[in-house]
Amino acid sequence: MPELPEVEVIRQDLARRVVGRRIRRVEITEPRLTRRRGTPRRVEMALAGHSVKALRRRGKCFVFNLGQDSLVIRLGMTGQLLWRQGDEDVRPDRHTHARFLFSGNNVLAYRDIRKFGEIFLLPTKDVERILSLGVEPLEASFTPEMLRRVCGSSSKIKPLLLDQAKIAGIGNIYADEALFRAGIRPTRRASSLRAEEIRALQRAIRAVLLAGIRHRGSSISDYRDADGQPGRFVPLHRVYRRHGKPCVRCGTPIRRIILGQRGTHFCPTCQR
DNA sequence: AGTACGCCCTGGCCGC
DNA sequence: TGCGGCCAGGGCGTAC
Repeated sequence: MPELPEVEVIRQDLARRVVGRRIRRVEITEPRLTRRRGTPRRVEMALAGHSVKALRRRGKCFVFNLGQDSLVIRLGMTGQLLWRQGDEDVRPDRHTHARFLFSGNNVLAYRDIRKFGEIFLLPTKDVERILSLGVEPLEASFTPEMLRRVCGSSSKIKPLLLDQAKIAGIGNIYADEALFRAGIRPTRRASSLRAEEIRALQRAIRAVLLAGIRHRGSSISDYRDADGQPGRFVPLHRVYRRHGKPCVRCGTPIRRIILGQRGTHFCPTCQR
């Protein structure tokens, strides 16, 4: 499940390969991919011939800047972006739903087993407005004060962390891991957090996202980097999917509950 | 506004 | 071996 760190790792892998390269041709073979906007044919035609000026990340989205238009790719739960050298010529399997053929005979393949991901085009000037995502947690603007403002809500803190319109890029894994590091129970009302808890959570969010990037992501199920390699962060998870196992800090068995329809993991002793 | 639920989709796993 | 049922959850739509 690609969240901010996984998307960032892939972005870094791809940026040095696609920026400045021209998209020769695009093949989209799964109509669901473009359901949000346009059709496969229209996206294919609009992309062909354009060069990638920049590749950035916004929350969990890739944004390929092509000039007038930008190509947005969201990986959903099981999406993968795989870079293939021309001479490898890997046959696309039944889960490869799009291929971007670049100058220099290289291919960027989009695979997605569950087809929750999407590909669409936006006018570059409208990307921010239409994606309407919250603050980037790794940017300087994500201060304790900013988090305090986000927390002015009666909702529980964990579902709030997952709200992409408030903070962009945090998913189920990193939400649980950040709350553990901050010593905060996922069921706490956001508005009940004290100033020092807000500060701890702001630090924990940044720390856990940076650690995720440093270890090249969490390969829970299908996550792979642009070269098909899994990340190494899972063994460093402290609570996510560790229910029943002893807390790394105090030994209390990690508990699992459902919160906002999501599996939620925490230490009942360390998180208050 | 918050919260709950169903849906999209597939593969993995469990019990029988 | 095989099949039904359940689970994983990102994001969206709908209902209360």
